[in-house]
Amino acid sequence: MERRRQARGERRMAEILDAAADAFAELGYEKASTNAIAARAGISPGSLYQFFPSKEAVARALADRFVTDMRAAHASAFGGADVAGMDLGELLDLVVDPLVAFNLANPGFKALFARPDMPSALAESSQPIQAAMLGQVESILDARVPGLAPADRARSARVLVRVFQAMTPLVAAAPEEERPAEIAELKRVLGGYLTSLSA
Amino acid sequence: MERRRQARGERRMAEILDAAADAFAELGYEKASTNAIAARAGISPGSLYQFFPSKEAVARALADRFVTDMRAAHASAFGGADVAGMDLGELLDLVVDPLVAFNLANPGFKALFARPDMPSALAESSQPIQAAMLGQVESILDARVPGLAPADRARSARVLVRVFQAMTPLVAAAPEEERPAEIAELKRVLGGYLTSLSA
DNA sequence: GATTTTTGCGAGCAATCGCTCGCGTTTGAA
DNA sequence: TTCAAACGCGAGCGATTGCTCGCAAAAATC
Repeated sequence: MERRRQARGERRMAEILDAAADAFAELGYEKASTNAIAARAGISPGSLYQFFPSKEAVARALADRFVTDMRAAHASAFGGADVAGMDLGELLDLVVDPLVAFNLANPGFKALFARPDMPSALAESSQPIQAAMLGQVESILDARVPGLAPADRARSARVLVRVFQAMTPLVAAAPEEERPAEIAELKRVLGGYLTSLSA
Repeated sequence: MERRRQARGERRMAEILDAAADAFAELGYEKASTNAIAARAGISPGSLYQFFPSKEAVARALADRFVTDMRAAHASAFGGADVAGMDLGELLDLVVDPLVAFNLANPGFKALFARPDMPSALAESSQPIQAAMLGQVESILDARVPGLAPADRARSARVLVRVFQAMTPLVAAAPEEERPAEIAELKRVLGGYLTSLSA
């Protein structure tokens, strides 16, 4: 049932997603009304529904865009590095810095993915990226802490991802000059946990 | 403007808070409508408003009750222990276990305090307990990591509290038989960070 | 027993939500 | 140039929200 889009329409869709990202970041998912999103995009409510059948579809499309961008940013920073033989500090810099930068550059990201009350379809959208991240963290764990049982490795990966997600808002909320210190603490938490696992 | 309450009324108020805790835990703050809370308490919407002037007042009263209970649970477990001379594992058990138990026993707690979109008046209610917890964590830090500058100590306390808050839902979501392992990971994260601070 | 206050009800109000509909304008293909 | 399809509008629908109001039963006070 794909609809034929004009170039103008594709542009509008991108603008709507930009507006939705703004609104979600500022108001949260529930309080960001479709009328408000449309107003931020400079269009009428009816026009929004010409491109997306529902608010949830807008969120899903935005989530997909975030996932794509995130994967690109992460892959480009990760490009075939020697995870096993690397200094722990170097590894943390390599992994954490681009992810933090992505989160800072896309304030709407966590509003979509970190909410406990999101519609189930959104959780489906976020599942691939979550699984991909967990997988990558598990492969790092495999290289750095070889003796780990699979169940323990999966649990530790969940812990690491969770801690990262929890600390990111702290970094984002800190004033500009405090950010390096907050990022250092984030790396200290992750590094401390990793060394504790190896012991 | 205090209103005279009968014993029956006081009981009703407690029942309403119980119902609100249930509803907030299950549906989240926004989706827990006042009519739903009243229905769970077995009363009519009008009756609810005889005891609380607004939904926010219900949440504030519930938050106050949580704060009181939490403080009691925490103080009783903390009763004048030798924080400085203690083994790190012992210290973590002493501090973490009662807090985890409280969070598991009160599922509505995090629904009220962990939401980024709560009304500002609720944030005021949660501020005393947050400040108290941060203060206690800072005093522990003072004893265990003496060389820390005040700003760093405050930052580290924020990190520790944040990590705890982030891990608790992981513990709560885990199946019963996995909980000890999840709690062990929580302690490992906190312990790893603390030892990394001392180094 | 008489009176006031508290407790209790549930229909329904005003506001807001996601979303639709009717109709006009612009665009691209023929 | 024609015409169907895509784009665009904004009033407003049906549902839901937090909350009110008029009125009745129960309890406390006299």
